[in-house]
Amino acid sequence: MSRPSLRHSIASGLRRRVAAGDLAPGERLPSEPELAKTLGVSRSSLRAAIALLEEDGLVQRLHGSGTYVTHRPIMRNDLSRNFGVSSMIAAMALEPGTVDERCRVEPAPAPVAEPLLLQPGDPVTALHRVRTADGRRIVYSIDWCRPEVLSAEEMSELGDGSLYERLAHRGLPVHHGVATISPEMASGEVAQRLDVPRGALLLTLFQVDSTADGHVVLVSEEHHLADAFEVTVYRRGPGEGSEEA
Amino acid sequence: MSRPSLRHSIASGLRRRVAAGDLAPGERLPSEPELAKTLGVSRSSLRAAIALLEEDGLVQRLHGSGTYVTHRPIMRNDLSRNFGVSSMIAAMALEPGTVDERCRVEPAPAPVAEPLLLQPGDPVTALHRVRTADGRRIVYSIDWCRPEVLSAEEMSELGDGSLYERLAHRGLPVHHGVATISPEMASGEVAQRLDVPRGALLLTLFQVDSTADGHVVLVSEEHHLADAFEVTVYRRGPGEGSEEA
DNA sequence: GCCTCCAAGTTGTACGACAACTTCGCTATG
DNA sequence: CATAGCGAAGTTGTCGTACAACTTGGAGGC
Repeated sequence: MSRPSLRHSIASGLRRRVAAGDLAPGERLPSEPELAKTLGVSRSSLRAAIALLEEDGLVQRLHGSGTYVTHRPIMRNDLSRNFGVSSMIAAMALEPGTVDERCRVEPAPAPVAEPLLLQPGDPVTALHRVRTADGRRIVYSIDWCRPEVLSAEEMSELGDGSLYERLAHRGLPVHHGVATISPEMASGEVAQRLDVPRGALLLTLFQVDSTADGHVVLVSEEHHLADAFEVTVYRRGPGEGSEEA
Repeated sequence: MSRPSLRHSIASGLRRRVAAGDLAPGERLPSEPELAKTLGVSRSSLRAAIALLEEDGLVQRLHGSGTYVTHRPIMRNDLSRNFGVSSMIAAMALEPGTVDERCRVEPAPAPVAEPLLLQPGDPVTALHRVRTADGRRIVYSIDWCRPEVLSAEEMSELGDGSLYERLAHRGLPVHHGVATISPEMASGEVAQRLDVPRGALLLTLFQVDSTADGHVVLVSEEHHLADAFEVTVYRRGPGEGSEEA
């Protein structure tokens, strides 16, 4: 919200240059002292910025040799980042829209109640939406919140503003989410809303979004038409991190 | 292979401490100067290590306040990392196995030929396997390679060693992969191999693995039984990175 | 032609200093 | 007594310099 720390600014700038092709894949970056001087920052900060890019897999550092731009694939829809459905649709150069929006307070289903630290049946705010791309119904989504976090009115009057922005403005920025992916065949209700025959193939994301301090602020379920968009994940190579002994 | 750079060693150590609960979620880490002194490293290297953890979402830094351990969810199967199917099965405390292994040279299907920079129909090494968990057939996988990279014999004689290890030993370590996820209904062949009725629900991963310099070394297709395991993805953000203007 | 070795260049680590920011207790003030 | 304001202490962020570890390429000798 407040301070884009210097290293993040530098990293953004470099990301832009990579994306724009100013720094081509395989190319070697200028040496750190030189680049730091060019950008007018210290080498320490530049190194911190490059470390961010390296973690993202955009560049690779070779001790004694240089820093090289990785041949990074162009991905259609990377699930590693937490964007809204509208952004995904817009990224495909289609016009995002919303129909059949319904917002009300409902009793929480068990799988939703648990992460929100509620009892099954407790009241939660639920937002049902059908998202369209160029008018075609492609995603049926449901978002659940604790009533103290977002009331039914607040949820319905958000227009095309993202839920994430709304939560951030209330001081509850989403830090990360965990999505469970499963295949599904359209049941009666979902099929009707998406206007597809019963039994049509869907890809379903059940997602739990939390703040940095671990408070779950949003639970959502997205039923995607199988051929709506290609869902992809960037998977970092084996090795380097997270495994124990 | 050769040098686990100091900051990565430090990061691994911290990761272990977090995983072991030595550093509890929400807890503040010792201050950087103090921790650096304790670990016997410079503050620079420690900061670089912490930067890695922060990018991974394990900790969060607050300027002027401290560094705090994030409340990180325990994930069953995180697609963000590139592990083999055997590891996923073992992680669920089940006994991984392989049946119906068949390895031969085949003409490349078009979707496989393209990323491998071949013409459709060109010969490729293909490894078909049915993976089992406690004897139950849950994944049917196919791996494709260029014949110069791995011959049919090399592929079949790898026992339970991972393909990734084999490639790494040949000087072609996998740096990252891109997986496309889609729902699927079991066709005749797949249904037969997995011993499920035709039309059973599957989750299919089509994955392209590359080295750091962008050379595609492996293409694979994994057909997972829908209820085999929960496939999850850790999703960062939104905010912080990758978007353009 | 080939091998060895050296020098230059690059990233990795270390140390010290100061700036920016947060936190919390103390104090002055109403 | 309650409250707003101040300030000191502690923490992360940035800077600068120096040197170590490593790679690369070319000069020189064989």
